[in-house]
Amino acid sequence: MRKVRVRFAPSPTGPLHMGGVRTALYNYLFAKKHGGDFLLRIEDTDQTRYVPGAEQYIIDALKWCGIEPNEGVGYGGDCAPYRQSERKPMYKPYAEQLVEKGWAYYAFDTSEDLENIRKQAELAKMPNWQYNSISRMTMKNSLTLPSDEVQRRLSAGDPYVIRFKMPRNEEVRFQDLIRGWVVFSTNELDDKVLFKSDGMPTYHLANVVDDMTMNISHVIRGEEWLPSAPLHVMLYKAFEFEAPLFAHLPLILKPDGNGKLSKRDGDRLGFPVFPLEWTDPATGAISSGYKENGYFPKAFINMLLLLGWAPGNNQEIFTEAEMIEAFSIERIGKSGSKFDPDKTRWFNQQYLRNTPLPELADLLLPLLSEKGYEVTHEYAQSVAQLMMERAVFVQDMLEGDYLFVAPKSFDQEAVAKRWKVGESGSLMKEWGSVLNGIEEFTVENIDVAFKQFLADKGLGMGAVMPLFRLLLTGTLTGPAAAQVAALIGKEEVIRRIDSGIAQLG
RNA sequence: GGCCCGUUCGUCUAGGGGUUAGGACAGCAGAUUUUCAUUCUGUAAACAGGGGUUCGAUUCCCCUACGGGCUACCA
Repeated sequence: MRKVRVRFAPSPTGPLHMGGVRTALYNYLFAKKHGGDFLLRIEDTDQTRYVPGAEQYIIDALKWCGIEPNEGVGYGGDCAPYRQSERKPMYKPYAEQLVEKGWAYYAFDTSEDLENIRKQAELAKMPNWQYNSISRMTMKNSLTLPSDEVQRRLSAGDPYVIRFKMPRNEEVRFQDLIRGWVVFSTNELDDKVLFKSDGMPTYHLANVVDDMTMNISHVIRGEEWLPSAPLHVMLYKAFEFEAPLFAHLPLILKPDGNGKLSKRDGDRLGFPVFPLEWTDPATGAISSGYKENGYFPKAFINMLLLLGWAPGNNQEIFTEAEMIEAFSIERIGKSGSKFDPDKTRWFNQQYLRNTPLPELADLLLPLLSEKGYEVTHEYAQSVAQLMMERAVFVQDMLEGDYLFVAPKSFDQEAVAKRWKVGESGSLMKEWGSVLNGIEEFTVENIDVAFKQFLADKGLGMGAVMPLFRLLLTGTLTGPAAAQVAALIGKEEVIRRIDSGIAQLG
């Protein structure tokens, strides 16, 4: 068996969306699992669709996800360059080689010619005109034109393309690693352009030439490529080169309705479709990213792993090592998967809970200074400990400001419901002096004092606790009041009680 | 339209000729919690339809329906 070498080969036509990330992930895991190579190749043969910044975005996004290539654009390697625009001179000889072997031919029909023919065919209720084994004999190409005419045009510099000469009445079959045998008849395939009149190869040629010269063993790519796989198989045959094994991944579908997940769905349904935030250089429109929304890259990747692949047991949370160990192409599903934003949140929650306190504190600190709160690392850890159970994202732990500053206002509804002017104030005043008498201001001691206080007053918890909480935090929800109190410290607690009473009466 | 691919709870999926068709997310209901959240327990929820093959089909085959992809000098 060939050494495993796989590639992720996006076009820099925009930001990489999560479907692309999943494709990259599966390639990466497959390579790691088999001790192979994972390369990043940039397929920028269409100059008209080039988007500035997209390539860097792809590299950055993969890096953030932790699925880094060990070869390719931005990483170097023996097969450099990895950007197809930089490999431009390589392709023409391959195309010409195919012409010499009789697998391809020059065609001089202009885009306008073809457009007209398609239009006419449509009018004649033949909606799907193809440049193929039949129609090519009526077109302007090196098969129909006298050879001196072809030579004349070529040396005169007339624009031309090179088309693949798809044979007639043949069956192309190949074994897809996910779908099993897939069969196409060459009669349904057209004479695809391999080499464009602008001197660039098309995707098909460049892709095959690069996969050959980079010694790619397995092509793992999206299902949208399945229809062109037979052409690629034919190209390998024409080049007399061992074709890689193919695996065509099912698509990621939009959560509602039908169709594949698109850029617009994110804005429409309120979740990111891109790993990183992206600003469209042409329009300035911003598309949100998982990173900026507060997702852990590992949670994002873990979610993607399970979107179309299942381990066979019920494991859902995977470390990278476990992913690599468990992954196999055979266990990739055949049908498209609807993306589920809720489940994605759930993954993040799981990862948040599994993050050690010091790390959470590290993440919290910058968010805090953004809000103008400078606290110690130790304090941030305590905040994390108190809040992590009720958070999905790191930023959720900062929802209330009351762990850092006295409440500026009080929940009006809560006040109306719980606070009795005069009565509540004097009760809290008494409770305040009890608290003031506590030597070691710990959760346990506060609890003990509180129970004693209730007993002395002959009151139930519900009559006192909400008032205390209200003065402390301004709301009636959140972690246990005693825990908040212990965290912010006795002096601050007393201060808040006093100022709260002063405000509420 | 043509070609190709697909179809198990609402969603992601496990399973596979004889199963109480399993798990997770979301939902619902209880319990715990001073509150919210968490947690726990429980509950509802699926083999697209029709033909075969077979003692038996959700599982294998065919057809239909539905869904998706492709159908450019785009990738």
